Amino acid sequence: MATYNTHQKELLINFLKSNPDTPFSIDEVAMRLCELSADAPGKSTVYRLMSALVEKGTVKRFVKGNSRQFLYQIAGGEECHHHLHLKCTECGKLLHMKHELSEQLLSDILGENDFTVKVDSTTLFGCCKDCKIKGDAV
Amino acid sequence: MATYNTHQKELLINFLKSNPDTPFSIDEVAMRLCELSADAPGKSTVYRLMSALVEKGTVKRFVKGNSRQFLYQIAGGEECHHHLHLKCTECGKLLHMKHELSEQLLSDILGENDFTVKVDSTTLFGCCKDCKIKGDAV
DNA sequence: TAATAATTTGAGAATAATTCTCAATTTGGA
DNA sequence: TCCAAATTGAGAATTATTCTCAAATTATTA
Repeated sequence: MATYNTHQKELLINFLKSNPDTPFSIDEVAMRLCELSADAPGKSTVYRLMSALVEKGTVKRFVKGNSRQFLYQIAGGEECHHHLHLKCTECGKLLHMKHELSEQLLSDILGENDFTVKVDSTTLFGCCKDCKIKGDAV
Repeated sequence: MATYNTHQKELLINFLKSNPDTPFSIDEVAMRLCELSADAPGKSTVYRLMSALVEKGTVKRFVKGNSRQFLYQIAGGEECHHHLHLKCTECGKLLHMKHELSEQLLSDILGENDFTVKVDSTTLFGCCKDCKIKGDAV
C-alpha cells in the first residue's frame, strides 16, 4: 500500500507546523484551512489525516477540558521522544522538560516503582510561570 | 440546594470503593450494580452521579485507549492528592509514586521550568513490572 | 501524453457516548 | 402523615467521530 502525496495532506501539515504551540479541534483546523486554500480538505478528510498523523506520532492528541472532544497539536521533532512535556491548563502552552531532568526522573521511577514511563503517551499538567503571575495579580 | 442520600448513590460509591484498582466504563458499572441490587441506578443516573463525583474529586476519569469513551475509578484518599500516579497502559493498574520521589520531582520541575504540576490532573503512562515480564516472555 | 491501477477525497449517512427532558418517585424535615 | 425540594429513569436529543462509496486525484508505465 503505497501512499500518495496530496495537496490536502500538505496543507494540513504545514498549518500544524506553523502553529506548533496551539492545540486545535478538528473543526477549527478545517475552517482555518478553508480560509487558506480553495482545495482545503473537508472535515472527513481532516479527521482521517489527523488520525493517521497521531498514529505515526507526528501529531499529539489531547482531551479538551472535560468535554468529549479531542484537540490536536503537532509533536516536536525526534528529540521530543526523549523528554517529557508540561502542558499549562490555563493557556494551553506546551513546555519541554529539560533532557537531563527528564532522564533522571524516568530512571528514578524505574528504580523506585519498577515502572517504565512511555514518554510519548505522558504529559504533565499544571500551571506555567506566566499564568501563575496573572493569577497572583487578581 | 441540599443533597439527599439515596440508595443509588450509596450503591455506586460502595461499588467503586470495593474495586479501587479497576477502571470501569459507565456501562460496566451500570451492569454490575444491576446484579447487586434491585434498585440499582439506571444508566442516566450513573452518568449523573459519576459526573458529580468527578467534579468533587472523589472519582478519577480517564480516556479509554484511543476510543472516545471515558473510564472511571475511585480516587485514593487524601494522601493521593500529594503524590503522582503511574498507570500501566497494558493492564490498567494504577500505581502510587513514592511520596518523597514525587515531591522531589515536582520541586525539580518547579525549579527548572518554573512550572507547577497539578498532581490531581496528572498521570504518567507506561508499563508496569508484571506486564514487562509478560511482554518479554513472548 | 494517454491509459492505468491504486489511493485519496468528500458529502452525507451511520454510530455511539453522553447529555437533556420531564413526569413520577423518593427523601427528610415539620 | 404531609409537603416541598431533590432525585431518578426512560427515552429523546445531541454531537464528535467513523463509515460508505462513487468521483476525483495521483503516480506509473507504455
